[in-house]
Amino acid sequence: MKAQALHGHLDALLLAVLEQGALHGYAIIEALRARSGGTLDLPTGTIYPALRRLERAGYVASSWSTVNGRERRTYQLTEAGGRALAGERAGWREFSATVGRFLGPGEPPGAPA
Amino acid sequence: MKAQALHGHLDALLLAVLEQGALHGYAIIEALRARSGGTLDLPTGTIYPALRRLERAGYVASSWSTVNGRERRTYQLTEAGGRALAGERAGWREFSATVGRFLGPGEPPGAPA
DNA sequence: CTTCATGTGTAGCAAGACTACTTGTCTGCC
DNA sequence: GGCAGACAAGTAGTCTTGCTACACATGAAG
Repeated sequence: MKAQALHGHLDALLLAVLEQGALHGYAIIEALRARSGGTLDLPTGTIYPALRRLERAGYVASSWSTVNGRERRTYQLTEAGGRALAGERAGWREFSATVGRFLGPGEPPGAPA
Repeated sequence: MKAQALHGHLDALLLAVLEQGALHGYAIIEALRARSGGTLDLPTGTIYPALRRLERAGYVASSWSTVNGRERRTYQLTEAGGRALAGERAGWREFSATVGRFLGPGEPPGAPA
């Protein structure tokens, strides 16, 4: 899948992943890949700037910790982030319903109604 | 809904609308608005360039006709466009399934399964 | 010691949709 | 007749956002 299609939904995805617990950037990438069955394999150059956007917006907070001598920046969902996530969920539902109305919600071409 | 979220899916939408019959640009906008229940209200500056993209790609063909002294450019789905639409449908299904896995497919928070 | 996985990060590019504007006809109203 | 507003198409420039490619650092494995 071309991740380009994410456009505008990436933030929601990141918030959703962090909802289940704080993670550091690298782990977020792996979580996305795992939970999507390998479909979402996002490069670091996509994740880190996005995380910073979210932090600037106040939706996540980050804290440094040193693990095995390696600096890790762990991101955590804030309250505002939780509210934003709820909004994003609603937005996604509306969006997918709208587009689904045109492209078919899930019926593959060949499956009878 | 911010149509910005469409990013990358607009083409599929246009093809889907044209699948049901040839239309001119203005009518396409109205069709989108009508079928989406008013959610999709796209400006001409979004539609016309998109239509030209699709025409350059060979997915739609256009022909001029004069109706009531007004020039109308009617767009029609080509065979390649039909194939592209099928691909877009598949892509949309995968995309919405993937994102839905994170944001919830459609169940509003509160509605039991 | 070299290579690879882990881990974070930046700079510059490209795609796609938006805003704002332009042009022109036809219809309806005053 | 003149003016407003719907109809109809289109362009230019901007902005957001994700991508590619790169750089840097440590620990483990060979």
